[in-house]
Amino acid sequence: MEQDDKLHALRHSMSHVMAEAVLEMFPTAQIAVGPSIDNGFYYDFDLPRQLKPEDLDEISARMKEIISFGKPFVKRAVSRREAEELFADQKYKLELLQAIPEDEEVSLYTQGGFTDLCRGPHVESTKDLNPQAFKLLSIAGAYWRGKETNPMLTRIYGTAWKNPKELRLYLKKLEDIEKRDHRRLGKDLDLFSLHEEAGAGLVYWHPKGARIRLAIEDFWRNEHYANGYEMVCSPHVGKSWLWETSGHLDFYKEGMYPSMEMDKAHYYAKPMNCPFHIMIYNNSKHSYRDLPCRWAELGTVYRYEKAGALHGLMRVRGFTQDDAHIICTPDQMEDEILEVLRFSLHMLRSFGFQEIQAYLSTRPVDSVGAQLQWDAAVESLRRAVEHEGLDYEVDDGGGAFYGPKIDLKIKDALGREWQLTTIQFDFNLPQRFKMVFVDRDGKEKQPYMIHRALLGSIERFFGVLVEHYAGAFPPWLAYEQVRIIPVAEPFIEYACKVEQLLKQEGFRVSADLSDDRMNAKIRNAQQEKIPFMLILGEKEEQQKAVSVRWRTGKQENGVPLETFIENTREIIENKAVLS
RNA sequence: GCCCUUGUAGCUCAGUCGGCAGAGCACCACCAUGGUAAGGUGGGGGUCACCGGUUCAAAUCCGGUCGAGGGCUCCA
Repeated sequence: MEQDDKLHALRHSMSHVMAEAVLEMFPTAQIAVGPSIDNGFYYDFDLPRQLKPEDLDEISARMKEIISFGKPFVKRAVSRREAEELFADQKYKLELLQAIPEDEEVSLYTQGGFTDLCRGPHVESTKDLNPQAFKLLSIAGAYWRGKETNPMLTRIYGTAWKNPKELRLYLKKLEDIEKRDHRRLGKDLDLFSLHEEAGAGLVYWHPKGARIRLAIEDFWRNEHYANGYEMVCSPHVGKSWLWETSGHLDFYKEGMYPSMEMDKAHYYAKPMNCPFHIMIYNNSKHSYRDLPCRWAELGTVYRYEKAGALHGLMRVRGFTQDDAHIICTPDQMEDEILEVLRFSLHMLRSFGFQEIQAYLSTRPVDSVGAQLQWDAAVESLRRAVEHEGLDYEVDDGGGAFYGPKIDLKIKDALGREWQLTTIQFDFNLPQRFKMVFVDRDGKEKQPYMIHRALLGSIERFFGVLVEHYAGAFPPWLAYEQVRIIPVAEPFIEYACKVEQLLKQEGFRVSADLSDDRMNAKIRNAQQEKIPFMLILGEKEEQQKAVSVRWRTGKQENGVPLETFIENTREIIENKAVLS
């Protein structure tokens, strides 16, 4: 904790040093804000000209010089009037000054020739900064105070660390992130593509990507059936009546694809599956004996996302939610929440994610539903996370207007957090669609409704998996599990025999019968990140055996074919990750 | 949507001062090929994103448009 604070002060100080360097270069520049952030810092400027990447070199050089002077950071509390005079020609600082509450102290920090309005804290002197442990990374645009209607400022991002070694490690991590980028691996491994000319943000799954996706979906369906769910399938479009009733046209229209007109009615591509599932529910009367209904669907939805927000598979305009709606009586709510959380964790862990953090979001100011309902729902969510022994944070007032929620975030192989699961109460739709069940007293009552997506969207989840495994999928997910490589032409027949047998046994397998040399075939399979290669020659054919080269480099020669089948099947069934 | 960067072969990229469009990989053909990460030779492949301007001459300089990447913003 103390270490974190130190690093925070160091980075924040670094941003002041950068501002000093920039002001040296552009004395008329307007300075805005320059906080420390994860891994580094930034500062926003209003500059007389555009920055070029080469400018970063000059700014860096000046920063190193400033650091070398060893000037102390001096704090000074001042009156508002004094500060106003000091920043008379710095309009952003004046605006910040006005935003400081009356009863709060106004403080300045000065190092060398640069003084900034700042709450601190800072390191004692620029001597505490290491000129070899920072790097300016990028230039970006950012709105003043993050508001679209405000002027666009120039933001310079930098990273800073205690020592050059930590900087090197961080830069290496950045390289690693780049290597794992799902867009790059998606292209290299021929998994999927996007085609702007055919529609931005819409994903094309190639045969190899589709194999992996279907392996995910098969598992998903089987687990749902095994855990008390039913599958439903619903249309992709619905008439305006549906979206008026759900409220989407009132509250979410700008997030929807525009309407299509047919037979004098307006149809909309679905941004959510819930109204359709409710239509199925409302199709017949339900007794309390029928509940809970747990209905799941891999439902593809379409949402308008701003062009600049689109990003590979992570942010798209058409995606498949692994959606489900649980409709239950108030009595059943507690058990259902416990169960859906347990099931979520089981699913996430099956895909190899062990570190999971929960976020509980409670009632916002503008919201629907009775306070008693909210309280009961929040408490059951809280009890569920505590029952599972999860670490959780509470986001007070962070829930949707229609109900509280739990989100689960996982950490990937590089320690990055991704939100996958969301479990949300809905006090809004049951009312809007007049959902009822007949209770044991013969009276119609309103059921509880819970939305949940475990993996989130299949597209995004797939992107996360690609980056988590760096494209080297565990065998149960790999598009090709086994590649057969005969050492030379005379063994093609045996290779084909083994291929046929493994296919019959249900493995995803192919034999490389091209006229490449064996070395080239191994290299290709290795680059395609196929988990197992079977090298077949005279010895293997005579013994009805295979020599197994693992993707990891492990080698097992002369393994009887049945033994390989047995072992590999176990690896696949256990969802083992090859390390 | 806005700001910055960027756009040359399927992919990764070179192309100097404005002077005939290039390489590696991939693809195709032929030859070679018996043991754990690239065998050899040859070939096909381009409206240099698009539109306009300057010039004897534009991938290259200028203006615009479109796309992509990085940010910002938004996320029922």
